[in-house]
Amino acid sequence: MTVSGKRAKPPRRAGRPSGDEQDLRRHLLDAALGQFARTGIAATSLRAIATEAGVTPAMLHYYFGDKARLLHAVIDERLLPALAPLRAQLERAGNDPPALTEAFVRGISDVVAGHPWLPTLWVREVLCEGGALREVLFDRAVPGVPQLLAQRFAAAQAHGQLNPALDPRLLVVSLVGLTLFPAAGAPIWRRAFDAEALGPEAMLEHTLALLGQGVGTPKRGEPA
Amino acid sequence: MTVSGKRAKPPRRAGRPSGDEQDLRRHLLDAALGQFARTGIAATSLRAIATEAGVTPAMLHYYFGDKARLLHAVIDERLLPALAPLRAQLERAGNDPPALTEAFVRGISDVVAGHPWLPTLWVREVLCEGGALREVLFDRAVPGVPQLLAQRFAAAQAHGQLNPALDPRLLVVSLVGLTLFPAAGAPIWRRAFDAEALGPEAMLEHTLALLGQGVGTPKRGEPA
DNA sequence: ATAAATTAATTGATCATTTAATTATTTGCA
DNA sequence: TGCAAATAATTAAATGATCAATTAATTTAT
Repeated sequence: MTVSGKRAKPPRRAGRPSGDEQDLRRHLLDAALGQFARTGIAATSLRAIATEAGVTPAMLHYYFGDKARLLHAVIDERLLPALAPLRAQLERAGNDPPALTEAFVRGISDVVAGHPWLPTLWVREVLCEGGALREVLFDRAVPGVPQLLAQRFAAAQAHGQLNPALDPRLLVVSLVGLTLFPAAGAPIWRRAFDAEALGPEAMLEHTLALLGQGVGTPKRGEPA
Repeated sequence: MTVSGKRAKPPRRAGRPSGDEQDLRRHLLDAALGQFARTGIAATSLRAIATEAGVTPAMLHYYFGDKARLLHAVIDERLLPALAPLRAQLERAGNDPPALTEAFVRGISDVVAGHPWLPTLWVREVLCEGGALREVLFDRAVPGVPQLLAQRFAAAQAHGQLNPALDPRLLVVSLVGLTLFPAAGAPIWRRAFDAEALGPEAMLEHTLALLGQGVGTPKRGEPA
């Protein structure tokens, strides 16, 4: 492909830039985010990102090094900043479980309204074992919430109510999925919440009950 | 990797089996389903499936031809049969929208109770544009439901309530996600349904409202 | 002021690796 | 032996990653 004009920006010719070095970098970041959100991280090749951005694959290496660092740049400069308002809301909620749950449900609804690609990416990627985004979404996306849920999870597990093989951090996925899947607006859970049909405690209870049978995937033995 | 012993079945040496030719085929099918459900279809290599099954990749070619046909075998012999009870329930509901919706919500809850890997696979794969399972899940998994929703979608669209760029078939994903995400048991929507807090019509309305802002992913221009 | 040198940005081609897919060969049982 | 089952070895395509060469903006020297 030549330097023909399907790129968004005016054809940047080679040479030292006039001061907007970071502009193309942001463009590449957005192209990567779009491709990741649309077709999944594992399924997107650097070539696909480069083609969408109207550059050669080598540019991605020039700006980001390798695919892992490109992904981390997307995480640090797109995903986590998008979640920043939610984290602030969680911060204000402190350590009170009901307040934290309420902050999560309300906050994520608001965040997603401005970033409709977020839940699709979140839900899809955290559901892939060994996925590159998994740990980030577990530990850095909404700090505090997984730990809170893990405590309650442990308690429920002690009473033999839960599948022992279940990762408690997946509880957050359940909250995301139930709260705003797949897009935005006024999700049913949020509505029920607002209508006092369910309080924060009840929502946690329901989530735990939901996962009582485990987020099962067939194992080695005799699955189906 | 050699044929060392992390396999589930006893080491099958070469040679004619004692009559269980289809046994290994089913074993491979289950291994493929498990890997697909656990790490995603696009991210799983035939090597991973073969390793999990304790055979060489050539066996997959021997029994299924190529990856696409292996996937179709998984669909036809695992995914769609798992959904058969749900389809029967939809059949009985006829063409009445509320009855169809109720049958869908109740039926899929029951189906997933016996196949906990189903919603994870469904939700993750249908969320990948260009994913191999997308059309199957759209058109063959729950025939009739997407069409029903598409009609209501068109009506809502005519009133300017919905994002024109939205694929109406994604409404089913919303139903799946809201009904039983991520696993099984007594999902909150089902509970609300049983408690008469929400009728079938209200559920449809909520789903439409949910999707009002679109399942957006960033496009070429200036996304973030 | 103009030309040369410098430096950053970008390209096209290419490397090694991995993957899917195929072929050839061996194994064991009837 | 004959034949199906399974493996090992092979091929072709795609992917991530790298490289030398090219281009032009900026700086430096004259």
